[in-house]
Amino acid sequence: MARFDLEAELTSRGLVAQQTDAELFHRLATKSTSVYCGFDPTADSLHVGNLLMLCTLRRFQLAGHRPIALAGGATGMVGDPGGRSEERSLLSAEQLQQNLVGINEQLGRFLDFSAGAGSAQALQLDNASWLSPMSVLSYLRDIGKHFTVNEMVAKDSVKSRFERPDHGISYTEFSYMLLQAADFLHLYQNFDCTVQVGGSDQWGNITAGTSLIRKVTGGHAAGLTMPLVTKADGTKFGKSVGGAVWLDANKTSPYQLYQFFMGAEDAMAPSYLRYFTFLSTDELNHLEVATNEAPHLRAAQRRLAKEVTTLVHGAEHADRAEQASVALFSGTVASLDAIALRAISSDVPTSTVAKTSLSKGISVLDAAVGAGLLSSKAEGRRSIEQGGLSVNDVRVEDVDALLGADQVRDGGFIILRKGKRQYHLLTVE
RNA sequence: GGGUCCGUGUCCGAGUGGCCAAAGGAAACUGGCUGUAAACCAGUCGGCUCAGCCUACGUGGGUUCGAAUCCCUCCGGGCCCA
Repeated sequence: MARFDLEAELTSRGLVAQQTDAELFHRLATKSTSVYCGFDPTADSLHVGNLLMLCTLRRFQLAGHRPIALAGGATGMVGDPGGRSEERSLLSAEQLQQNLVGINEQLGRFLDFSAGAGSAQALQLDNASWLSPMSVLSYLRDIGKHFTVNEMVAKDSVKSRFERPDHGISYTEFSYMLLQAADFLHLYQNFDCTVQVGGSDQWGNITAGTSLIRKVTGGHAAGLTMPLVTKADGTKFGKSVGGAVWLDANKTSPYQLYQFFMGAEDAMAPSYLRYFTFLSTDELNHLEVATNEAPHLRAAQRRLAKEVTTLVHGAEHADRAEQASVALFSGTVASLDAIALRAISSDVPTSTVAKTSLSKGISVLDAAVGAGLLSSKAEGRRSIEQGGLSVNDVRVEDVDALLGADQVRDGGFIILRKGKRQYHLLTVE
């Protein structure tokens, strides 16, 4: 893999929020090391909120370092107190195992796990393999002895929980940072891992690790955090219609992922491009200028959506998602021919409706609810009353409107749309 | 173990016997303006066979003509004391 200037790569993209020491990049430039990042295994798929760290590990690998993805089977059973106002529920061991399998597959799209990567070959590790065998006594003596409660209480992630008088923090979650510190120590000693990266909310946990390493081994390890990704108004990034945006095609289709990034705000699109793509500085600057000068063309969003979808799902799916988007949003859907419809049907949410029920006349409401486009008929009635539901781009005026055979388009499709951009294809069988 | 307080819709949070499908805020959805943007304005925001009915204020009982509101059980949580 080609080496490149990691410091320039990260700083120019605005990816460095905090770092433990000034010489970090100098060392990284002169000597290969291992770098690790933890991933929360609370679901069986990663989501767009993990994208930044996935890209960051990839950048390290491109620079010749070995990325270690730690999907914490052990810490996942404990739960990080950071970022939550209340105690989280614990995962069962079986659920956790299932989640780790799902995450494993997705990591492979960003990191090179093949032997061909040489010393930069990526690793996925499960901290249960070293934390589970650790006895309580050794935990207390070898890890806990190096921390004072005073400093632990001072960490932001813990402090914020103290500020809510009606909620507490369990000892379990309080201990989380020690487990994460133990992870870092283990990786330092066994995998030559001298750097941990994470979101800026991980700062306290990361520095707990670097200080443990110093105290136990006398050695030096560093931490690096990335800025928190937000939307233009400062709110949480990564939510969309129907909740989280997943990297698993079964949970969020390539089309939906594409659409998520297509809808990025002008103000954020250039930043997202820097964060989530591997475009050159020239291209990034060019797209930023293009967005400023002609925002309505959405050049940055188009490129962002295409790049990320390609990265996550591959070029073929990305092309299809792009084509589907162009087809659905260019002028009228009515202009689409059967071939175009069939092409997009695999990515746009699709469901089937029986020909017989259609000939009898099925209500638009029932069809849309059955298709999952609407969560209830009440919601559908509201949508229709507010003019938010259309069939083949024709606004539905009547709550009791029926779908009929005459609305089936060439190729056997009926196109439902809720609002401006939620499309659903009904295929007739 | 003792004391005390609390558990309300997606979230936060009012409500302390009827006027409660439950204030207010946030999130979300739809419409309008635009550009599949933001901001802004307007409407919506439990379900249904929709002028009515059903379900819902942690769980299960009870009191009452009537309970989110009162009593008891249990479950979950906070704080203080030991």
